[in-house]
Amino acid sequence: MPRKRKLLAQLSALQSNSSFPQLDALENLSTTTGGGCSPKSSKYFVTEKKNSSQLEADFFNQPCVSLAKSFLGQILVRKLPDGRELWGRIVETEAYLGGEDEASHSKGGKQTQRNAAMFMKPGTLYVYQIYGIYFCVNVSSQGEGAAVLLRSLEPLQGLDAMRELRRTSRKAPTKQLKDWQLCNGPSRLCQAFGIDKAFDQRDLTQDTDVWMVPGQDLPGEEDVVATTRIGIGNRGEWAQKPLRFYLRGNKFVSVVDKKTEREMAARGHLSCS
DNA sequence: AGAGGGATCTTCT
DNA sequence: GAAGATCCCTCTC
Repeated sequence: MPRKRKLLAQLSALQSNSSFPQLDALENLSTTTGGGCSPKSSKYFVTEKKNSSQLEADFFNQPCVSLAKSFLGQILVRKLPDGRELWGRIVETEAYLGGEDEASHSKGGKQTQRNAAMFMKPGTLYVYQIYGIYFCVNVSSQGEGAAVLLRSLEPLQGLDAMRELRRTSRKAPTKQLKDWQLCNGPSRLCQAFGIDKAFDQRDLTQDTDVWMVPGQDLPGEEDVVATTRIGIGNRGEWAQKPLRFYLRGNKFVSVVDKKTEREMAARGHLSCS
């Protein structure tokens, strides 16, 4: 039974010449919006994307935990096929160390076809499919097999396109998504930014479809909550380590840990109880 | 507001 | 064969 379904799926994938629903959504988006009154501009108006500052190789070349924290407040930029730019401020990340980290895809130092990007130069994207339907995006850091998972973004620009990309991937007609629902989760931000397997192993310092820009207001140490990672099970010491980082009080974070925040406040004398 | 289950398929054992 | 760095919908309190 499942076998038959699988065959059918493969067949339909061949026929439609695309196995990624998100790409279909993207194409629909870029062809249906914009009306048709504007000329195809991309070919003749090649814009300089590097006029503004961009995060370079030396930024990504830092230890995993350090990079995971340094990402907070920085901006992810995605240029859609139609030229529109999506901007999102990184507000939540997770560090996945190599070898020793039992929760990492690179545990035991094992390199496979899937996780190869984790072993590539810092700043390389590692995109994998999860549960057969969703994608998650990581950025390779310094350290063998280490990478940082991007968990949540605060949408800054291109919110209409994000909403459209998020909406087209659901079944029932739902109410319009609120701003905070666009990118609060690793697979949601991939949907909103049109990031799929085609972005695996791309270089953030070289690619013309995706890159990072330094944020204006970067958080201080006291603004960063360090707590446990999400979705890796309860077994083992590695599940308990504080390797998830998010901006305290930011409403675009996917999972808030109030207990840890209270403890932080008590330690730092930031509460007046 | 929180709990529970279904979707869906690639990857590695 | 089984698991999986998730999301969404539905049901119940």
